[in-house]
Amino acid sequence: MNKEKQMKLEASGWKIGSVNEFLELSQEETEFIELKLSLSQNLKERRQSLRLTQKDLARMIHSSQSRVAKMEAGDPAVSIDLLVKSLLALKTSKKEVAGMLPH
Amino acid sequence: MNKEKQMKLEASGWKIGSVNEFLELSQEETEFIELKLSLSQNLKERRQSLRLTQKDLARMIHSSQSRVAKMEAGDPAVSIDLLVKSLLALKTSKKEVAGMLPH
DNA sequence: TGAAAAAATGTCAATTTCGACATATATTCA
DNA sequence: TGAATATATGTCGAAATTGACATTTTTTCA
Repeated sequence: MNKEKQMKLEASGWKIGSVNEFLELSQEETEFIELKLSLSQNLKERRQSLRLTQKDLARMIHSSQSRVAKMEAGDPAVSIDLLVKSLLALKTSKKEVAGMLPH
Repeated sequence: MNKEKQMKLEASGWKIGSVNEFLELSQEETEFIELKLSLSQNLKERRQSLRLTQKDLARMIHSSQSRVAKMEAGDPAVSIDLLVKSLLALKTSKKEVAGMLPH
């Protein structure tokens, strides 16, 4: 990134500093993890409130009970894509999903 | 699904034709695709408004220019995970992300 | 104009995520 | 209780996604 571009970013409130880069990254990673955990927890609550077993949900999304368990456990090796597909399978509305986004 | 929306999806590489003409995409599948396209479009707008090149963003998320291009093009072979990581790298707020969710 | 920068497109080996399976542990409830 | 049901955990080859690279096409702007 050149000097001119860096100045433009900093003028609009960005921090591009050297040490800061490391901190920014970990902050993004933290936010990313928190988002996944929020989706996981909401998925579990939603499934349970619908009185569905993990096996039931697994069938609905053409997956397996073990993968649903891992989703709900917040396993790092589960994508947001699969979490979203699961929530959509449970007819989660746009408004509900919006409410799941962490601060 | 109306014709216009279908043409948008097909233009981005999503397979809506032939087989799905009678094996219609399920509502969930359609919603999933539309979500990804919405995130793609918003990412591109956000990057451009920040006057960043695709190469700039690629560096910020430790990826490559070509992958950023594919993200913004709504390529089906790009995960929501990567789109979200990119949006987080651009400091997209919870409120802004919520606004990206399709109806 | 046209050269430089930016973006788009295609490919590929490496990595990640996948469904499936086996099995252990936990919960339910007659 | 204890058997049936539900959930958690670990593993594996297959499939999907990745960053990187090469190249082409488009856009920018002097």
